[in-house]
Amino acid sequence: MPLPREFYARKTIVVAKDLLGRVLVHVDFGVRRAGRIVETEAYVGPHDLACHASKGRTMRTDVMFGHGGHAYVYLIYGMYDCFNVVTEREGHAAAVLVRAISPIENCLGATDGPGKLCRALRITRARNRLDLTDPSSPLTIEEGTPVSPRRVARGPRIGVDYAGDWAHEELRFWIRDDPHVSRRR
DNA sequence: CTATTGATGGTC
DNA sequence: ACCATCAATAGG
Repeated sequence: MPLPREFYARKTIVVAKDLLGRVLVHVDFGVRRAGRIVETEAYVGPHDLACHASKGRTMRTDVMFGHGGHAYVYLIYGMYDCFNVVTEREGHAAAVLVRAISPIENCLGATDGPGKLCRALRITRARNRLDLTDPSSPLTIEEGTPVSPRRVARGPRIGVDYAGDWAHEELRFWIRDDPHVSRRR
């Protein structure tokens, strides 16, 4: 069963940590593809200069302003999709970027990066706005095995140097020593 | 090992 | 013009 709405309707940092060890599942034309989440980043709200919602409510960011538990999938650099889960309550625009998974089922190629994991699970913008808590959804997150807090490492987010002071905030979380994390530290 | 660059297209 | 990436390349 997918994780329930209440899982996502919490503080974004809490959700980002709690997503580690959970299982991202994509049913792609009847083929089940899945991986265990090993790295995430929190984008905590419109006041966070690295968060897309800081640009305001637009066609692209609209889904982030809705309630938690929906998919936010966008195209970056013209060739890669990035998968996020919307967090918190209606009106609080925030999300968690899933940056890496360890392959479980039918993954195509490498999974150690946000663009790579979408390619491996075949997640595209066609999945934007899907409800991750709906058992009939092709895109869900299953309970998996939560990670003990002592196994969780944290550091600055990747690729957000433009975000001023927010670039230094330690809002990236990963499972310590996991070989599928996108960068070591 | 680090640093740099090109690919590629939606967004605003 | 910018960009929450990646792969290939050049250099030490």
